[in-house]
Amino acid sequence: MSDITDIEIHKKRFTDFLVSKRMRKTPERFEILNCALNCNGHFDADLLYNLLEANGYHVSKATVYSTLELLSEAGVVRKLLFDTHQARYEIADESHSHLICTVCGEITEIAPPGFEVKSCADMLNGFHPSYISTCIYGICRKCQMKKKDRK
Amino acid sequence: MSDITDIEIHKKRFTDFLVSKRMRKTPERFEILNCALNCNGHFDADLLYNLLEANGYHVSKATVYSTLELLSEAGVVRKLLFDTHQARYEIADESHSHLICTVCGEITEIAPPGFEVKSCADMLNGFHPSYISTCIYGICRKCQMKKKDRK
DNA sequence: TTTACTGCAAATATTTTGCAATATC
DNA sequence: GATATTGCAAAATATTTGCAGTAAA
Repeated sequence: MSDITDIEIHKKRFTDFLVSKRMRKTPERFEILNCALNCNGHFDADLLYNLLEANGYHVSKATVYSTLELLSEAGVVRKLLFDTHQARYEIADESHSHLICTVCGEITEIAPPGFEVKSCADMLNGFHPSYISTCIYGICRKCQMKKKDRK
Repeated sequence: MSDITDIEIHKKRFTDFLVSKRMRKTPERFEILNCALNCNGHFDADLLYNLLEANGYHVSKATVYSTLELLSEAGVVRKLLFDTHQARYEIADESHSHLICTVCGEITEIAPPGFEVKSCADMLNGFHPSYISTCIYGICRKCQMKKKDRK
């Protein structure tokens, strides 16, 4: 979870990004960032929209989408694509890997694996990495157990 | 690229899968698999549909989608989600990582990094991994150079 | 002969876009 | 005051679904 200091860091990062791009610091943009920071773990555009509405703050969906795109560009959130039908996001705090169950779709986060970019630096051929996403697909414990029961 | 032996292995795997699920071995399903095997690298549902049409073989898009889902379940192809708007696929041959340029969207494959699942086996907590997808996001050489030119 | 599969078209759902009104700089 | 941004609704697009006809087993 993000503590108060982290929240300020993310806000500053977004502000700097907007300033550098000569874009406007609108209340909508910061309200959306705030809402994202209050979500533990993953969230999607629709969830943010509904949370904002629930808090009595109205923004259009188009604005939620465009702001998420900006936050993503600014490196404040990461866009994750687990399934075809919607993009999910997470605050770009610490890195971790995702365990994705191919049966029930459950997604769990685990601490980062011992993956070293340096170990393949020679293969990158001029590519400048900024973020590594590791997704481990398989069958979660619960689904594994259900499978056994059926036998 | 797949050689003749590989192709037979993939076909057998799909056949075995269909038999085990008591599903029918229709010509459409094998025509779609064939077409996928002839694509080097990535492909999507639309590309397969168009290739099939170009070869004078008609299948409906719904069938392409459902067959890709089956091939994915059978472990013959892997479903990759690089952008929101469409699923891409690849033959589940050898494992490799993807370099994804966040500027131009170009996707390059590189040999697998030294990632060891065993090294975090204790964190998997009953999760049975079957496939690991590593995506390295960053800026490719070409976009890096364009950036410099602009300065 | 049974019923799973296909094709087609309509439905669904997410994201994008155009434009007038508004608010930031 | 200039113009980037918002909201709204409509558009665009990928995927799914329902159903009747067809073909694999």
